[in-house]
Amino acid sequence: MPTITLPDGSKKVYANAITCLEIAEEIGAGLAKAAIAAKVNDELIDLTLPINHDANVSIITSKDKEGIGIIRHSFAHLIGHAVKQIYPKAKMAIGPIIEDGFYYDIDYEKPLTPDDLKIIEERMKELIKQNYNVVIEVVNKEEARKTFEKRNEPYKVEIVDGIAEHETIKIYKHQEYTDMCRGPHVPNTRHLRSFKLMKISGAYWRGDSNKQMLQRIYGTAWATKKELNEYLEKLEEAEKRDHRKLGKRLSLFHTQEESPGMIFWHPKGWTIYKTLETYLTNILNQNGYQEVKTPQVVDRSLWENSGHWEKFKDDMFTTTSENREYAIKPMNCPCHIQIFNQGLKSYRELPIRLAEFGSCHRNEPSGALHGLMRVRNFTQDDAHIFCTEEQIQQEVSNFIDLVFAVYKDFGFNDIIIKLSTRPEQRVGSDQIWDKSEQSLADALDSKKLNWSYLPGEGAFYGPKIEFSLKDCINRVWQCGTIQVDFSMPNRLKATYIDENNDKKTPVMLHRAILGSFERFIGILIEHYAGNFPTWLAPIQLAVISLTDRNSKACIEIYKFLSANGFRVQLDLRNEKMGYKIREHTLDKIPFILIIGDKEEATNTYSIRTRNGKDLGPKSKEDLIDLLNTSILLKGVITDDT
RNA sequence: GCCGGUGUAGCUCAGGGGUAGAGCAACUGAUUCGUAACCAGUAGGUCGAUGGUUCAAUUCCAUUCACCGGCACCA
Repeated sequence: MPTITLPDGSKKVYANAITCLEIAEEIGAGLAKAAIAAKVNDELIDLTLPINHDANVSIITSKDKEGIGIIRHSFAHLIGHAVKQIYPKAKMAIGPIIEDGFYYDIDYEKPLTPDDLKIIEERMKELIKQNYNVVIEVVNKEEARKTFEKRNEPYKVEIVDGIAEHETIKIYKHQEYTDMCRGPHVPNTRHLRSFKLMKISGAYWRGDSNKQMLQRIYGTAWATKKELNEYLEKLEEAEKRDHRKLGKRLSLFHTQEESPGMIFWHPKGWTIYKTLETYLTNILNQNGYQEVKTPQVVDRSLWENSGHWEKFKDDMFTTTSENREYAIKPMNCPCHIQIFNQGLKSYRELPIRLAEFGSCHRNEPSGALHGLMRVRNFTQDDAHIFCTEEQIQQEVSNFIDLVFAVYKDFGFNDIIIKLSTRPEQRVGSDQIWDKSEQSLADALDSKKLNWSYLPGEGAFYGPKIEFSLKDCINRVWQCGTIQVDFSMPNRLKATYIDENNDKKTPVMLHRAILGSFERFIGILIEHYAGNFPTWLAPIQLAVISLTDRNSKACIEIYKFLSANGFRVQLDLRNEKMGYKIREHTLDKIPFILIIGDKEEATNTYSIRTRNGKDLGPKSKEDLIDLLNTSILLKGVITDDT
């Protein structure tokens, strides 16, 4: 006699086991029609599975946040249904949900093309129209195995083999197509409406590059057509922000075939870069860092001693001279230890914080390269803190504050924090790793921050906290980091004298705030959609003349502003004002200054923002005030900028 | 690195076994203009690279490089 408690607190008692669909029907025909699945004691289950115990039950529809996940999952099965009809030889692997959609990995002898994608999508639409019921069957492992063996689905069989003996397996039947899933799934395809197959790509079976490469079909699905369209529009908008497109349009940088993964910075892009560098130099000076500079090319032996050679030799650029083999440095830390090692260090000097805007080269796999985000030559805002074990937590804590302060200056709020723990291939004892991981976790907790573990993703020498930002299409890029390293100082024989006159090995903290200048600028371009705040804008103000009569006055204010450190562009071309305004607006220059006869007569300057706002005539003092105020705001965007 | 796609003028893109096309930009001329595009004219390309098939290749085939989308990798 199950007693069912509904979300409003009302209770219903049933003589026999009951399904959630039946419960929904009792509540109302409308709800039954809209029902996708049910939540029974916080567990999502299928509508048509019987409940024979007391439970809290709520009905899930597409309006619930769980509902769309279920719909997407069912869409994955629908891909299977369509694909097997069109390509019977295809073998289905896995079809999970992801952010905004779903995918299915398929093994098929021929490469699927964008045309195939259209065909599959059309077939899916036809199947949906049939409004067929999705039928569940609960079976044991052996039955599941037989089912998929008979269907000649080796990947499904492999998955079944990985499931524990006693567990039951749910089989979902989409007419003649059979799939397997934890569920729940929609009871009928009429719940599957607003979707689009997005792209096709390769993906390794079980994410292992030694295993078979499968073909992955990506799709997106939403509860309503409106949401689908909004999502597609959002993607289109995001595409316009792509830093590679804007980088070209605004002439910030370029890349070319002869140096893949390396950036040619143009004057405008370099202005942004240098502005960031100056800003960070000040931050470092204010926070107890000392700036250093170390060699680009370093003998192989140092990388062997540091442990990099063994793990990364294929990923380093190397060069030889007079029978010596060198590596172009892929990171700065071994060099910083060389500086630390010069002269005897006392515990009284610790912590020592050595910073370098170090240009590093890493031979990244060609397929990984991506605009400014993933490059082979990058400059880190790198620093290494040499300290005692006791100082770790305070240093980490100070660093976290610093990262948040810096990110705030750029207007970033959505910062993802992860703690990456020991990887399989690593140096150092488990005891050391326990200690390192704990000290990072404690520092994060002491700040009451939201963070999560990334098991096994640490560096080979120590665990790390990663601060990541999202690009315009929600791809996550790591920027800041702080890493505890108990190993490398020892390997490279760094020591200090402690208070008992004993030689000790310092702990080293690797840390970066922006990560690499390249990546950070890439994220900034997308974050601002090219509309750089005034302090970063390559050109802060364009001076335009209305007619040739006004040239002299334009030159005068241009010279004055330039002399006072503002980045100004002069435009005396014999063109219509509207034409010039349009051009500078498209160049995303924050302010346009216009001088015509009217302004000359009143000794003023008309100012217009790139957002089309006319700030009206300004005196010279007001103009300077306007620029300075805007610059001081840094990343805080206002209506005027 | 792996799977798939793409590569034509400065940019965005069309085309296609036999003199290579558009818009914007550029250049020249005219215009002196009031808050997002004045008008007229001119010039511009080893069709990513290499090799092959062919009477003939930018087009077809192969190889290769780069880029794009994923996957794998990311000290």
